[in-house]
Amino acid sequence: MKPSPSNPVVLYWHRTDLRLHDSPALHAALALKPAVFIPVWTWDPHYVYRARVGPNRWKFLLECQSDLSQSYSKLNPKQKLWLVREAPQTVLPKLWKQWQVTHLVFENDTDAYARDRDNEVARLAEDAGVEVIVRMGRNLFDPDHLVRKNGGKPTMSMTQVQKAAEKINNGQPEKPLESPTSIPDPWDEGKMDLSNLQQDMADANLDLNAVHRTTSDKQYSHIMGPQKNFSVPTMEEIGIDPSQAESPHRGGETAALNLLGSHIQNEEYVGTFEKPNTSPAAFEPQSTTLLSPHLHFGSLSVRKFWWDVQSVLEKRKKQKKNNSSIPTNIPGQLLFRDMYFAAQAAIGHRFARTYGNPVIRFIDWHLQSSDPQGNDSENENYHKDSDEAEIWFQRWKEGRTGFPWIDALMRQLRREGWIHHLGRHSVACFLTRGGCYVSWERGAEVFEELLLDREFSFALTVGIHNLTEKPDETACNVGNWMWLSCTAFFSQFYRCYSPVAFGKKWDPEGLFIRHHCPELSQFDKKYIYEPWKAPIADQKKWGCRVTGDGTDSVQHGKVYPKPMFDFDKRRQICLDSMKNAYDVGLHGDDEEVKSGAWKERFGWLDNSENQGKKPSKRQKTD
DNA sequence: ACATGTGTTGCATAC
DNA sequence: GGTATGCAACACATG
Repeated sequence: MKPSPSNPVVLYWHRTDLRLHDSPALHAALALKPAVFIPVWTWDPHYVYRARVGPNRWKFLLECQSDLSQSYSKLNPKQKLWLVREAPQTVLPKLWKQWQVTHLVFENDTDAYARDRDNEVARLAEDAGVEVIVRMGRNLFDPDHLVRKNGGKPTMSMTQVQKAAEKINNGQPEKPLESPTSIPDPWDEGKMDLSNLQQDMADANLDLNAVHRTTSDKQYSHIMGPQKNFSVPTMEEIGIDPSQAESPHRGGETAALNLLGSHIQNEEYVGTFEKPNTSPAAFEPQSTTLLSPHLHFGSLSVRKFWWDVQSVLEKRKKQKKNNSSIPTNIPGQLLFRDMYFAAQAAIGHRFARTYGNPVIRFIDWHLQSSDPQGNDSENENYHKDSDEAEIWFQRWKEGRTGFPWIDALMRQLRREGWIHHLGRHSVACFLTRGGCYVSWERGAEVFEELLLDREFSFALTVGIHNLTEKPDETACNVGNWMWLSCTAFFSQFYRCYSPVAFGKKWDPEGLFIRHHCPELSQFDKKYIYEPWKAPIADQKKWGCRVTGDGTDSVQHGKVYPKPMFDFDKRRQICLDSMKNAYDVGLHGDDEEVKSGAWKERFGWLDNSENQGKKPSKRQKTD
């Protein structure tokens, strides 16, 4: 067979679409009636080394890849997902040549990094005479389209999203497409072999994920993988001990569709779902759908989710049953996802950081990210302006703040890769405006590493040699952090979550705390949210002393740390500081922020640690 | 221009 | 135990 317009050789590039159902790009690829069809995944070493990815996230991704590969094999025993170990910018041109590719097809990705990457790939394809076909498939509505219908501006409120969506198709997303029932062959085995190719690699010394590896990363030993068969890597091959990935949440399209199906059967749940009325303390079973990781990895189509839910809502409507409504119902949750995507699509790289970000309020946080222009010391990605705040941040990250509600949530995050939305509110508020006064960027990085469902991001800007750029953290994760820290999207900073009262409202017995902080399991419910108040005699009786900062190894029996600060005092300091920062009224793209002159406006002296402590009254400037 | 109502999800207190 | 309020008060949408 000779490749030609009538015999197309189609390379399908899977990225954020690890599924066969409802993929407009895959549909377009198969509509070409390929003589040869090769679905690939490019394991970009720059991403592997530079994106923060914890063990649970790796495992979930591998499960998605395995499931997709098996689905291809079921439709055509000669087929699978062909995994290539190299950056797309270098390996795709080699593949086009080797496999005589006529068409490259992929799903559109409006993330800032992805845009740069895809523009570069499209340029290379044009040079090579390969036709590129791109389709929107990741969102309810094309984020760029939403932005255009929002007057070219980032979508900063739900009202704006709804109005823009109304102008696209009366607010109706496209209906989902069926999975293909047959898949064409790849080349025969000999032609698929890439043994003659040189592998371009990244510098493994820049591996941010080395901390998670127990052995060396072996998956890059060959461009076709360690087995030289394009296989999905094992956890062992990427150097991570599988016992470190304890999450009960399973990846893959099959798992996603099963989970969606089981929720859809529960019509009462789907019809009456109201996010603020779902418990952040519920476990076994959890109170929300757990489908967000599948949206994140593309193992579930958001339009399939939307329309399956709509069918339930319509049925209930006919039965004269009450449904909950936007924004608290399930479709509302999906629209928030599109809101963050479209906001990022309008703003680009600046959306994921403070410096230069036009939509973000500037707050004088502790531990702010270093200026990307390099005004700070070069080896730190954030400014350690306060030893105290750095300690608070580490204790928060490791789940040893001494506030059981916060610690239980942070331990759940690390262990399971997922916490309930309101739990995320609690820990995010606590780290930023309602406790530590630490920059939201620090929290977003921790979530990026540990959450299964923060939206996909890649490590570098265009040009695979530029490894100094801060990784993008992308839309939903950074958007929610801005929301909770009251720097964008939301501003009512006087609504402050208590690490004691909020959890108690949902779980007065403290079952959630007992589950994730087992050293406290015997405490009476009177003290479970405030164990430092329990009398010493009771602490002894219940087998756990409240002492130290959580770093002490086992003393005499079990210990739980003392609270790292007086919350009520910190709350007042944070409120005053937020008020002051709002009065100063700077935004991320103001010249004073970029130049560092903001320090003067906030009354900072060199080397002072007074922010978040003694706010000075400032006059409004405009 | 300006006032008014609303905004995915606060807390403590009072009845 | 639900519901209203003060807290000290922002940003957006709409008339």
